[in-house]
This record gives sequence, C-alpha cells and structure tokens, in this order.
Amino acid sequence: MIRLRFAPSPTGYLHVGGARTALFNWLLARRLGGVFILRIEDTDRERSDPAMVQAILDGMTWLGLDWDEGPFHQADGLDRHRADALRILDTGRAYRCFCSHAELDARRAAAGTSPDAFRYDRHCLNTVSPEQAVTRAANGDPFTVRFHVPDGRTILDDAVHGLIEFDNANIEDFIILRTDGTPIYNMAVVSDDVDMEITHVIRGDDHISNTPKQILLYQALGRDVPTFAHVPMILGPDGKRLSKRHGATAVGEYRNDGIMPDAMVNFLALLGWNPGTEQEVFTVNELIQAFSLDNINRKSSVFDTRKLEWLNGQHIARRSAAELAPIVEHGLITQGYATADQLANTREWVHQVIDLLKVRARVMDDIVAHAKPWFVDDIDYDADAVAKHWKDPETGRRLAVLRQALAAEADWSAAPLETVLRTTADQVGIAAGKLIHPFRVALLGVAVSPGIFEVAEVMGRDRTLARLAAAEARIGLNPDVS
RNA sequence: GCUCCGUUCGUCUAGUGGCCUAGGACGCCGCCCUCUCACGGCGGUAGCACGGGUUCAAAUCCCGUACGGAGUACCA
Repeated sequence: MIRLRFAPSPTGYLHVGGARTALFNWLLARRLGGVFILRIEDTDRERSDPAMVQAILDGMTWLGLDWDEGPFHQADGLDRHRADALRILDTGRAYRCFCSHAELDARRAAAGTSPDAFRYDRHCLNTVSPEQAVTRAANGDPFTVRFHVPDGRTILDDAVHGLIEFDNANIEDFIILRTDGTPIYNMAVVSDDVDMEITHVIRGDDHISNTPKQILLYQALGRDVPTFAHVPMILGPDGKRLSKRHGATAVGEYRNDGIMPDAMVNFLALLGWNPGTEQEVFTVNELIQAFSLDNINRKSSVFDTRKLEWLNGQHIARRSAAELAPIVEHGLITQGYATADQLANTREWVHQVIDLLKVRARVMDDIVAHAKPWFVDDIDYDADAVAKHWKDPETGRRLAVLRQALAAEADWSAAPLETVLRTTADQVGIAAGKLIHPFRVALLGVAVSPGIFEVAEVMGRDRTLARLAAAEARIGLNPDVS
C-alpha cells in the first residue's frame, strides 16, 4: 500500500503550483489505491497563519482532493523530531556544535568569497571531543546539532529526472537541531515522512537540492528512502515564477472567476504531465485511470489562462444543466436577476435555459450574463443591436405581422415556429434573416443568442408575444423609424 | 563562486537513432455549417537555443557554450 502526502506551509492561499503538486499526489494515491495524507508544515510560527490553513483546506475541497489522513500539524511533532535528531547524535552520525552566530559570521566573512560560498569548517567536530561536548552541554553551553556528512556520493533515483548524483563534499555539515532544541526543516520533514511511512514523495523540483540531505538523514535513521518525484514549477506568462503580478494565483480566485473545479483539475494535470494519448478533455475518473509518474515532464511550464478557459468551456458544455444549475442559480440570485423561490418554482425551465446557453460559455458568469433577459422582463436593448437590426422603418410593422402569425400557431415548438417566420418573411417580401435579427433583438435585446427558434420555444408563447408587442411599441415611439 | 535542474511552434505538449518534409491542442487567420454567436468540421500560420563531435543516419547519444531556474540560513 503506497502512502503519499501533500505538505503545504500555511503562509498563503493554495496557489496553482501547490494545487498541482497536491493533485499529482492525490492522483497517484487514487490510481494505486493508496493513502493520501495532508500535513500542514507550520513549524515557522512567524510566517504561518492559522487562517491560511483553512484557506488551503477549502481550496483542496473545492478541487475535490480529499485526504485520507490528517490534516496533521508538523508543529505537533516537535518532540519526535527532536528525539530522532538526538538518536542520530547518539549513533555518532551527528555532533554538537558550540559555534555562536557571531563566530560563524566572522568565519564566513573571513572566507573572502561570497557569504554563500562558505561551508561549515567542522570546527567543533575537530576541536571538541565527544566527551568534552557532553560535559559542556551538561554545563548549559548552548549548542546546535550538526549532521556529520560522510564522505562519498549520495545518489537520488528520481522518478522524473532519473539518476542524480551529489558529491557529499559539496554538502556542509548542516544543522538538524537548533540551540533551542527545535528541528530544522529537513530534519522535521524526514522525521515526519518516516513516522507516516510515506512511500512516495512528490513535490516541487525546488526541493531537489534538499534531497541528498534528506536521503542522508533516512540512512542515519536506518530507514528506507522513499521514491522521490520532483515535478517542475509553474511559471507566469513572462516565464518568471508565478506571482501576484500575473493576476490570479490562488485557486480560490479561479472559482470566483467562474472556473469549474473539474476543468481546473484537468488543466493542472496537463501542465507537466501527459496521458500518452492525444486526449485533452478528461473527467476526474479518467485522469485517475490514466495517471502515472512515467509521463511527467522535467521542464517548467507557463500557466496559460486562455487554454484554461477553453477547457472550462469544454467542461461546461459536457455538464448537464442539473449539474450546472446550482452555480448558475447562485449567480442569478447574487446579481438580482431572480429570487430563490422563483428559481425553485421553475426548475425544469431553468434547466432548459441553461442547456441553451451552456455551449456558448467559457466561464460560469457567461451563462449568468446571457441568462439575464430570460429572467428580467424589463430587458436592456443593446444600442448597437437596435441600430443595426431595427434600422429599417418597416421593422415595427413586420414584427407586428410576425406576432400575429405566431399567435395563430398551435404547436409552440422550434420547427413550426421557424416555418411560420419563414412564411411570414416570404409574404412580406424580405429574406428570412431580415426578420430573424429584429426578432432576436425584440426577444432578448441583443444581437447574439442561441438559435432564435429554440429561444422562442423556451421563452414560451406568452412572453414571446409580449416582447414582440413591447418592441413594436418601442419602435413606434422612435421618431426615426415611425 | 560552487552544486544541481532545465531548454521542440507565442503557450501546453508528442517525439527515447531511421516511421520527422517534426504530430496534436490552445491562440490567431481563412473556409464550411448557419438566423447571430458559440459548438462542430476542414485548411493555414508557427518550433527542435547555439557550436562541435559520434553515426550510413540525430530533435533524439556525447562534449562544450549561452540563456533560464533551484539550492547553498540556527527559513520552509
């Protein structure tokens, strides 16, 4: 049974990069019937914000990424982290370091080159015997615990990158326990991953450099190292790391922008992974079936919102009206186009309207916006549409003729209505289009809509005739066309 | 500085030595469908970072360069 985890720091909202990392972990867990664990890495009290924990949970819930265990808080494991570090110390694979910040800074400066080039010089390993160290510690001398990096090479067999080799000479004796007895990140992570029996670590490739240190820690603890898979970063359109400058980065913002969670999941999955086929539109279940670590890219990718929106449109078009209804209705209510009662009483009709509009939508707000004239009787007449399609002085009279012809039609459905209109156009002596466009403006106030006969059918006889009459009156009042 | 990672159309990607005159998708353009707009269909635009090698043959293997990125903290 494989066990995976997603381990975000609660320093911000769930951003798209984190969401994709979570998704890959979740997908593999679901694919292989494993366990997906959520762990909040909140050991940095300065930057951690409890409110962000909830925000991350909300983001994952929205995406449908449910976790089997947790959320655990890393800060709750401090005692265990410390115990693991001391165990390493006891086995002689780490040592106490009594160098102070000031001493370290001085030697760093004296090293000449850039501060980053300095590696700990093993001063305390070389000058303080284990016995002396124990004595000094007992006397209350403050110390950190440093891992004694062995000679040789550390090999990472990454599921995405293949073999990566590190010369241990390039790894300094890093601190695993601070003066105050709290663990440093790499120690805490390994201690937790060991404790949770994590078998696969899927995370951002910014952690590749940490991995040899962590592998060394696994070995020092006598534990098997998990399978690592380092996935590439997600960038903004300018090729730089995705940030606020680029607009929306938190998944919650996309929810507000009318993106469907399934579309987001689909899009994120295709960023840095491919199914090995040319399929692009996936349901979540299809994604689970198709997912594997084998087809993950090594190259970072740019977050392209236009493709996201296209994919969103594909998902909207494939959803049933019933599935879309809750989101659309919420929008209609908040926009003040309809009341909850009104919607509850016309459920079936609302679904018909959604079915008409959904194939034309890229974001959910498109449906809400296009639905407005269906719910509000006092419709807005788009100035351009009026100018273009009601220009002919005969328009009012023709609409009146059409209205009377339609009123006489017994079967109020699209096909017969189309016949009536075309016949009317013939009688009046104009092309059908010359009647269709003014008719559309009369029904919806706009020049763009679903097929006008479907519109009329769903709009219903009474409202259709009423809107025609309203249009005639409106045109009649206009001195330019009278 | 050092270590490590990366580089195929504007973007997401296929490609693991001959099937590549480099395939698909988004976007853009044109055409078809058509009552408009979408959807759908058809076609077009555009790419192997650069330089050396290896090979009968390289987008694919090797070396180097350039350009991005990550790490190099008593941050995570």
